[in-house]
Order: sequence, then C-alpha cells, then structure tokens
Amino acid sequence: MKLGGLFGNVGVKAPLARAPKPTTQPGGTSHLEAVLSTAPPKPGEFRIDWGKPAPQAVKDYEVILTLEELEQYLKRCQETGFASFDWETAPSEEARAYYVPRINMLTSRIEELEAGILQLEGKSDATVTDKGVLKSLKAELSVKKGERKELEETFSKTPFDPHQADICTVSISAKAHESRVVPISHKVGKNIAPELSRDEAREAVLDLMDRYVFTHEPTLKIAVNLAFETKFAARYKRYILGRVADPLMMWVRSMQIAAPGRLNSLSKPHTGWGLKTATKKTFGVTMQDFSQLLQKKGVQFFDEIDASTKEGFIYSAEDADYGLQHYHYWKTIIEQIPGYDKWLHDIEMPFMRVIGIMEFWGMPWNTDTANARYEEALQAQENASEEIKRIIFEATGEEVAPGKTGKTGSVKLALFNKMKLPILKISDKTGNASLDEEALIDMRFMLENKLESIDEEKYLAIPLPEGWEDIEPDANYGEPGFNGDITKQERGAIRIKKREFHPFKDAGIALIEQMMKIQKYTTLISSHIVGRQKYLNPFTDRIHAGYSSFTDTGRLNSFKPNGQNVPRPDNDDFKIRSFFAPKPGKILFFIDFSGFELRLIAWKSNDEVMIELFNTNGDMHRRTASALTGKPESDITKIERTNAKAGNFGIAYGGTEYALQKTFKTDYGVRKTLDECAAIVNAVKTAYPRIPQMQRQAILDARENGYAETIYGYKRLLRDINGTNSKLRGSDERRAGNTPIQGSAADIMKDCQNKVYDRIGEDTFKQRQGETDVLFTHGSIDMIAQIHDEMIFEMDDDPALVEKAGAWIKAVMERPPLPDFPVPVIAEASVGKDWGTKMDLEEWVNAQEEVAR
DNA sequence: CTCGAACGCGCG
DNA sequence: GTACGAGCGTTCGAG
Repeated sequence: MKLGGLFGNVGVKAPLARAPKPTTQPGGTSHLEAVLSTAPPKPGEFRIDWGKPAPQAVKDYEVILTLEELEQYLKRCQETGFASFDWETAPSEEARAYYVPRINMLTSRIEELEAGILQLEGKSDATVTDKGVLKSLKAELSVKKGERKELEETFSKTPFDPHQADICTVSISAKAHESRVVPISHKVGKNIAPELSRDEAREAVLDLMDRYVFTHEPTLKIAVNLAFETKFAARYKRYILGRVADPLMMWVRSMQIAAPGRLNSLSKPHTGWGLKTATKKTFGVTMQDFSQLLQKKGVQFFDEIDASTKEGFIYSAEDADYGLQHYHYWKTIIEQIPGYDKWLHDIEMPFMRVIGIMEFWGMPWNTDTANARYEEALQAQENASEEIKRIIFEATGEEVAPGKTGKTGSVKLALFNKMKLPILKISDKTGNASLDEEALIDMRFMLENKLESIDEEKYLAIPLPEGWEDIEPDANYGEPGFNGDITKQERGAIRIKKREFHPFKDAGIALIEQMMKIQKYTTLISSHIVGRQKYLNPFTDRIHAGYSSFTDTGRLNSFKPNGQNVPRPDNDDFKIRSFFAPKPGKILFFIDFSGFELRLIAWKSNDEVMIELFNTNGDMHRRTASALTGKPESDITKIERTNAKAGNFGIAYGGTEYALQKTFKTDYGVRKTLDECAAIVNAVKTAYPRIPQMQRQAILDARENGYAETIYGYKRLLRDINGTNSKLRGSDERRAGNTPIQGSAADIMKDCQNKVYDRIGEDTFKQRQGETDVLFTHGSIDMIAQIHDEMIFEMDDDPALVEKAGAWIKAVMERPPLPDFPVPVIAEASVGKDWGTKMDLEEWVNAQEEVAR
C-alpha cells in the first residue's frame, strides 16, 4: 500500500511520510512508532500524525442576559461558521410536582414507622402481639425505604429525559476559547429577558437559535452527544438541520480504527470517553465536574445555582468551548483515515439526531392490553411449572423446583440421573448438559424413535432387510442370529427396530413439551412484558428505548429496553406487538426494505443471475429451489421454496451446512441430514457463482487492509484476519464477507433516516414561519423506531396524509444508494392500528376511503 | 449480598 | 468445531 494513496490530499500540517514527533496524544507511542514508521504499514495499521492540539488561550467567557446580545453572538457563529452548543437541563415544574410530594409522603411514613419501631423496641413488657406488630412495621419500613430510594433515583435522572425536564441554560461557542452562556430558568441569580415568563424566554432563545443556527445550513452545529441536544430541541419542536458534528463520535470512531489500544472496551468503544475524560486526555485540561459543582453548591439540580456569576456559568461555558476545540483537533485525525471525514459528516454524525428523535418519541404502549395479557401469561407459566413438577414426581417421586425456566439444577438432576433421559448437548465451557430448544427437539426425537444416540438418526431411513426378525445385529460370527451379509446401516436399523422404548418415553416427551413452553413463556413475560412495561414513562405513556450505533458493523442497537427484539406475532402466544398501540387519531406506519441484504449481495458480488432476477422482479428463493431440485421454477412447491430461502439467507453469513441444519430444525421444524444441507449450500453457490467469489475476494482485501469496509466508508478492523488461530481467523473471514453487506445496509438506512429527519425539521420550521403547504410536521408524522431494515412512524390517522408521506419516504428509500447501482431497491409500506395487525398501505388507504363514503 | 459467567431466547 | 449482528433475564457459584 502506498502511503500517498492512503493519505492523499488531506489537510494535515505535517508531511506524513516522515516520522511523527514524539507525542503524548492518543495512539502515540512516540519513539517506537518513529522507528517503525520507516517500515511499510502492516494491515490494519494507520500511520496517524497525532499532531499537537493548539494550546489553551485566555478564556473569553461571558454571560448573555439580553436577546439582542444573543442575536449578535449567533450572527458571529454564522461568520465563523461554527456553533458549538450545549444544553443544561433540570426537572420541569411538572416533574417536580410529581416527584417531590411522593418522596415527601414516603418520608413521613418512614418517620412514622421508625417512631413506632422505636417505641415498641423500648417496651420492656412486649407481648406476642407487640412482637408481631414490630415485625410487620420493620417489613413495611424496609419496603418504603426501598420505594423512596428508587423514586429519588428516578427523580435525580429526570434531567436526561426531555419529557420530565426543561432546558435551563444554553451555552454557545463560535470560536475556540470563547463561550457565551445564557441562563434561562435559574431559580437564583439573573436570567435572560427578565420581563418575560420563563417559558416565553426559553421560546425566544430557541427561536433565535433556530433562525440563526439550526436552520442555517452552512454553519456547523457541534454538540458532544448530539442525540441529547436533539432530544431537547425536539421537546420544543426544534430540529437541528444542515451541517452537524458530534466530536464524541469523531474521537471514538478515530480511535476504534487508529488507536484501539486507547479504548477501555472494544465492544463498547465509548465507555470512559465522555467529554471530561477526552478533554483531559487530549488537551491535558481538567474540566469542572458536574456533580462536584452541585455538591459544592449544596443543590440537587443545575437550575438551583446562580449561572449569572462567573463561578456558576464557567461549567456550561467550558462544554461549548471544548466541544469546538475537540472538533478542530479530531478533524485533523479523521482526515487521515481514508473516507472517514465524508462518512462521519454525511452519515454517522447527522444520524445522532435520528437517535435523538427516536428516543424522544419512543413507542406508544397500551397498559390495559399489556396487563390483561400479563395475567394470561402468568397463568400459562404457572400451569407449565405445575405440570413439570407433577410429571417428574409421578415418574421419580422427586419434588423438583422448576424455577421460571424449567431448567434448574433439581430438574436436571431428576431428568438425567433419575429418569436417565438422553443428554444431547454438552457445554464446552462447563461440561453441563444443555437444554436449549435444539437439545430438547433432539431429545424428543430420540425418545420417539428409540434412539440411544442422535447419530443413529441416519439408520431410520434404512429399509429393513428380509428376515430381519431373525437377525441379531450385534451377534458375532458363529453366534445365533449372526448374518454376515447385512450392511452396517442395516445392522443399525435392526438394532433400533428391536429395541424397547425408553422406560420414561411418554413422561419424557410430555416433560419436554412443558419445558419448551415454560422457557418461552418466561422469556415473553420477563423480557417482553414486565421487562418493557417497567420502562413506561409516566409522562408520556410511552416506552422510550435507547439507541446507539457503536456496533462492529455500524448497525444500530437498542437497549433499556431493547426496542428491536419485540416478538413477532407468529412466534408469540401473547401478541406483545399489539400492546404497542397509539392513541385514537393516530396510526403506525411501517416501511421496510425488501430483501435488502440479498440486493446488496447482488451489488457487491456483481452476480449476473441475481442482478437479472432483481431487475425482472424475479423470485430468488424460487430460482435457488430450481437450481436445487433441477425442476423448472413453475413446478417448485412451497416447501422447496422455503428450503431454498433458508439457504439464501444463510449464505450472507458465510453459511455452513451445520448451521443450516440447526436453522431447519429449530426455525422450520424440519429434520435434514448434513448431506441435504450441504446440497442446499452448494446449490446456492452454484446458482449465484459470484457470491462465493465475492466472499473470497473480500477475505483477500481484508487480509491486505486489515479491515472490512462498507458502501459509504465505515471500516471495521479484523484483527485476526491474518492471525494463526484458525478458529478466530475463520470468524474474521466470515466477517470480511458479511460486514460489507450488513454494514452497507446500516449506512444506507442511516442515510435515509437522516433525510427523513431533515424533511420533518424543514417542514416544521416552515410551518412555524407561517407556511401552510407543509406535510412532515412534528407531531403529525414522527419517526419513532428503526429495526435494521424497517422504519416505524406514528402518523395522524389521515389517509391522504399517510399516502403522501408514505410515498415520499418510499421514494427516499428506493433511491439508488450509488450511481449505477445494479439492482432496484424496493421498500414496502404498511399501516396498523397497532404493531400486531398490519395492512398493506394501499389496502389500508382503500379501506379508509371506503369507510369515509 | 453483589457481581459476573454461562446459558437461553427474542429480533433482523 | 460448526454462521453475521445485537440486548436482557435467570441461574448459580465466587468473593
């Protein structure tokens, strides 16, 4: 690799071919690196000149207390082209009115209980009744203390929730080392525009920021953790448009590639790299600590300090200043990583706003439906548990505790030691018997077919030879029943045929049935009903899942709760998706990429067959089935198509026959031999010869580069691609094939969502300016979730609006991701009153028009 | 009593 | 030995 090619035309100060200066900057190993830099870079090694950040200057920090001054400073942002900004937030009046009395009530009850306990404990002639009362008082005290602690914690976190907090301070920086702080709603000291109410003042401040900065395309809006700033802007119906940057994203993404050793965690690369840490490590500056500041002032929330004094505003001022300084420094780093400046500015940093808006809206949740189904689910779980206890007791006389999973130690003991059911899978790490769905399916199959080992499955298809009744399969030469003419397979078949059923066959099968049920019920209840409802926001009646994009492929992930793994109705007895239902007057709109990854494989591999198929609206699964069976596509049965679908799907993962076999067993309920699965894998590779070719090429590229790359330039290091450990290397080879597909899908989805955010922001701004011809306004069309190849919107229940907006979104998604993209990209839209019942968009619009007539 | 590993299951 | 990516609840043993 040529250095010039790698670093070509980037705006760094020092020529890169020479050894970097000794430095204490991230990734810099000074002397060692200087020596090594004369050798060509190894795969995955980026020769970064970590440079030297500009030194700190005398600070120009001021408080702004009039709207006129604010306007002047925002004009200065337009002049410099930079607006680094930060919100400070504090609980809203509503939130305070909600939490404070509740906490106080708990406190007075706790005091009452403590007094009662003290009195009873002081009693020398305590009766049995007294002792009972004392015990119950202590129990209640412990409960109340727990409740208070939880409520206090929740209250203390309200500043992070735009539905329970307000912006109380804004800080803005147009240039490094200068910063302006705008106190809006502090309870002490001076605030901006004292003649206005605080809500009016906040509106006035945001209005200026909106007009001069957020909607001023060329001014670069900079915020560390832009998702947070976006959320609070959305609270006031403001959108951050045009050019944006998030320095946190810049330093994390830079180090992920160029200095992974500096990160605390490779899987969660942002951990321990917040603004304060990054500023210490990059500039050697210790910023003021937020909680220490509050503690020093003896207050709980930021709006309780006087931000009009130097000591009070310096904290906010620093955030905006260092945000900008980080931007300048890390820009010199990302420019040295090929493609990263563009990818970060065009895709990744603007996407932080999408994360913010999706976290802001969350998903509507119907508590009544959820509670009703929860009762049903608990009953089903209880029934399964009782059945497990009963079956094992009747079979063995043992009393077991099935727990919530039916797989506790006592159950395993009864299962394997008393009932002697076959052990199917053994864990590599602990040597314990596994009882996952696959193992249970195999166990049941063995009991049903008298197998002693799952390897005997292959004998079941062997026809029994003539006179098998008289043949003893295990007899030696000369012994009665010996027959030297039968094959090993026939011997196996006879052995099974003559065998008795397992003594606990029926009990075992019944037990397995219940174990499969209880595990599924427990997962549904714990993770998907209780585990979601506990995140219900009392101020919105919605569930606001968190999102992040620090995954290895660049995909989004979701947490607290995970909004991307809600069970599909076809795999969920309790229909949990139907709990997600908007209020009357609203509908949910779903739009998903059709066969997205397969289309990206067609692009990446340039496979003529796939390209032709997608361009002629052909059916890829049918085509694979045809290749597999040799039959014409018109004769392919549903089952044959399903088999092929599993094969097509698996190929993207670097598919093996073993994994395919398992997929068939657990997902499709079909038993297939390894040979059959290998035939399917082989059929796919033969039908689309460029796929394996592309995967081989991807491995070669990754070996040379040390990373895999996506369509718009995200890079994923593959540290073991040239390693000696064949298992790890194999994993990285499959990743090399898969990451450009999965990661490109993520890039394209982000780009689409960015465009939707922009559109909503533009229309919402226009509406505020008095324009009436607007469609995508905040509160009428809202992007509320993303599940990898699907976006979910909440919209007004207005067919004309849904149809128009749907068409626009569809068009955005169906744009070619690159010029001359070889296959069409297709998005399919549907509408539902809730997430559990969807209808095609067209169908729904027609039905609505029917109703209207 | 807390914490983390292992396991199992939900999604694309 | 047995596929890509992700989060979370339960169980169980270590500290």
